[in-house]
Amino acid sequence: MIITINLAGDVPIYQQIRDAVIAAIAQGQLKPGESLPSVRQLAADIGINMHTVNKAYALLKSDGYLNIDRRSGARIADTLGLDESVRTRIGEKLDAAAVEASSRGMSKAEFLDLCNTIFDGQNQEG
Amino acid sequence: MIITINLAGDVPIYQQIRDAVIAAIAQGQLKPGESLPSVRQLAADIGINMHTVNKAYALLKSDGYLNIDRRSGARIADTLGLDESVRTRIGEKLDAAAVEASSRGMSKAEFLDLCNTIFDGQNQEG
Amino acid sequence: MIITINLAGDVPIYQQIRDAVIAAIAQGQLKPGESLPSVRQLAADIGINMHTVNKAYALLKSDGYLNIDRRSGARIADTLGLDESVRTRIGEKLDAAAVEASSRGMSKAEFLDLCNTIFDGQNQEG
Amino acid sequence: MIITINLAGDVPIYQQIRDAVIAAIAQGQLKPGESLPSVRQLAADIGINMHTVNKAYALLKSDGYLNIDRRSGARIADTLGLDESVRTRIGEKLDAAAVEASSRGMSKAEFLDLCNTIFDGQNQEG
DNA sequence: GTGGTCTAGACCACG
DNA sequence: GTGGTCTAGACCACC
Repeated sequence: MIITINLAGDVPIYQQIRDAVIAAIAQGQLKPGESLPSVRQLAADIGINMHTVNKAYALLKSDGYLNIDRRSGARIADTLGLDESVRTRIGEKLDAAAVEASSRGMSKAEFLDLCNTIFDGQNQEG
Repeated sequence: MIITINLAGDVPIYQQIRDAVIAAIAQGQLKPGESLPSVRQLAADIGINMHTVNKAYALLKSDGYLNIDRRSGARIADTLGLDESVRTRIGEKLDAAAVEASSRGMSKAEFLDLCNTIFDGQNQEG
Repeated sequence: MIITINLAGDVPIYQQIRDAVIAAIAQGQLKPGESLPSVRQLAADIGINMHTVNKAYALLKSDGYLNIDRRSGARIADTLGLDESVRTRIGEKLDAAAVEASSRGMSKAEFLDLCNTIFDGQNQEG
Repeated sequence: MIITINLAGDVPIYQQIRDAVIAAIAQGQLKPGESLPSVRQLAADIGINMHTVNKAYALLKSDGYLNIDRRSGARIADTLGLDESVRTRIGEKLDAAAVEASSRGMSKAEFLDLCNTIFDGQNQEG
């Protein structure tokens, strides 16, 4: 698993790691049950501190993406359910996009077309 | 214009103001050319620091939503076009939502349905 | 607010802080809306590292006990609801106690009597 | 005796084994004087390290649940008394639950009702 | 070996 | 001033 991090931007590193793992799951590069590198290993690979990776893993765990096991480290959760809290989180992100689109006069058709394209795209790129 | 701010949450206040203004535009409560309250006025109304409102207005200006004039204060821009940069910004927000949805196994149909509902919803609520 | 910490025991410090705050709420020493000392202040008072207090506050926040505000620091949440997740957490702790009691032959009457006494006790001591 | 272990959770495996044995005693599946599987046997059954089972057995012994004999292996103690130390241990667990309940505004009646239900429940399930 | 906890000290975003 | 983030390095619990 290769993760590229942008140290300069204002997105926290731990969040970039979180996003990268979720994206890898979405694209099928990481499958349920699969192992992730250990906290120290990934930190060394990226060239950052262990604690930063640790925080990213803790976030992913609390969001239900990861199981953390004392023996074998972190693994992708076996069941990635679509519970209410996840739906809410997704809805909030969509809402921000929809508001901005609408305020700029984007038509509903065009918005949905964009949604369509992007949903397809993130499933193949990378 | 009534803005309700959540002081406790994780979202910076200046960003909440920005989002509220954009939402008001999307819902037609604020129209192109219309005046916004002065920085001092709005800050007093909400009960926050003047600098915070200032930052929100600056953000809105750099995103093309506002024209700021030393004499007449802040006004909604006359033309709220759909430049490439706006499209990119919307696309990035959609992408984050789409990735999370896809990683959780949400089908494309369900995702688009959600997009549909939300686009309608934000145009009426408030 | 006075918190005494046991550095020697095997209970993590951040958890001791968490427990102490919850106990203070239960006993009415801390009321909804009341301010807590800043992360750095409390850390200095106890004589421990800032990050440890930070972790305790983050825990309390995620459990709904605290609101963290960039301006005024941490405050006890206004509404301490009794939602399902809280009930579950309490139930799990009770279960561990009930199992141990039952395995030792404690009668139901005696167990309930003990529950009764302890519920009263923690509301007054301190 | 069937024990199911959650490798992913936060609870140490040796403690899960300990809890499972105590629960089995409470439910009458294990009776005083009865033999437990050997350390090696149980470790192989669950698929974990022998040392982990060893630690669980040692814990149970120090809590008075087991007698460990080099010849006959581990057996449930003949007398599972309610010494003061056991009462204290139970009391501490109850206290943590009572504090959390009280801080959330749970009434005494509701708390006792919950205690009642749980005491009944753990004696039948499993 | 793994993750969990704690310390110490730095810089930044927010208000 | 507040909390948020990151770094560096240490010790411990678990397996």
